[in-house]
Amino acid sequence: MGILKNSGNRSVPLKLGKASQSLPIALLRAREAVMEPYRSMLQASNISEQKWRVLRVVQEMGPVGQARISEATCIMMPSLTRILKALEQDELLTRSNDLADRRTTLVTITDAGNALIDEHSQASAEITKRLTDQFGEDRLEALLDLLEDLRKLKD
Amino acid sequence: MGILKNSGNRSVPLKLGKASQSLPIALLRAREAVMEPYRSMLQASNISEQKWRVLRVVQEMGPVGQARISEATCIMMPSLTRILKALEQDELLTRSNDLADRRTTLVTITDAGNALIDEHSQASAEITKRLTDQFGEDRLEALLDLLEDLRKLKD
DNA sequence: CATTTATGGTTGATGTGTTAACTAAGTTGC
DNA sequence: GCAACTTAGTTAACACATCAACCATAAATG
Repeated sequence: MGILKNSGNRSVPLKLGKASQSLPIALLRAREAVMEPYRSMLQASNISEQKWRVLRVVQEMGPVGQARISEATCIMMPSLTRILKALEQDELLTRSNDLADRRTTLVTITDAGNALIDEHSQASAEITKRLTDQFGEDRLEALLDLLEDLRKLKD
Repeated sequence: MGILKNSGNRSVPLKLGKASQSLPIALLRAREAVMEPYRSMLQASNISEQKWRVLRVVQEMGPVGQARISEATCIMMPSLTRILKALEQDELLTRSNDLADRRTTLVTITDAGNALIDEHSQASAEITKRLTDQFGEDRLEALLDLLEDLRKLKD
């Protein structure tokens, strides 16, 4: 083994960073761990995590303007514009004009879009179930509560 | 409301979504809320969240190879390469060759880099303190534990 | 009404995330 | 010693995030 190198005798017990860095990074890593199975499931259909979120929200909310999609999916409007363009080209959804407010474009899911969701809904449910079982439903609840409270600090 | 269109009579009461989407999104929103004050503090110096993480890790770990930085910051090697290039141009850190292992490039923080961290360390500590106070130290601990357990599910 | 102001959405520029393909330098096994 | 991994790092290509500037339409205000 390296004898000279090893960066060895540095005592690096400093914890100064800890608090400020560990929470954001813990959130990052946790999200990564949670998403990973969904991501690998979806990549079979060449669907990104973001596109998946958009599709499901559009399915749930019916014909809906982009601002509401943006809010529900946590995707900013500029990104959303581009993602919707791609999804429209793949014919997974369509855009039409809202007659009542000509600023908004209503987004609607297509049959192909519904089909794609159906294709994955079972696998998705299984991943969710495994997560819930492994982690524990009560702890999941507790975690969601804490996360929601954290989010509300912004106000 | 739209009468003709609406892809309407699909019975879409499936609630499958809730659980599978809410945790990832909750993690996203929570992270957003936590980072926001740090981000706005740093943008005074034109430093991104990622560059900040890198600088602090390099300061803490001393001359260190990029692989370890990548691990510690949760930034992938390709991104890291670019970020380090930028930080080097701003003369916040330097790169040199590791004599013991000529594959690795050792990254070291400069005086300017240390100065920049010092500039923000107080404000950063205050943000952290405010967060801890508002949220509660015990709950923060609990949250970190839950997040760590979540991350470990990947194994 | 006419002017302002707010809202829904797009576009451009720049930085990061992510995968894959690649080089260079170490390590292992034979 | 040499071929077959493995590890450290870079590059290219594409998707997404973010900010700022912008257009069109609505709503509010005078």
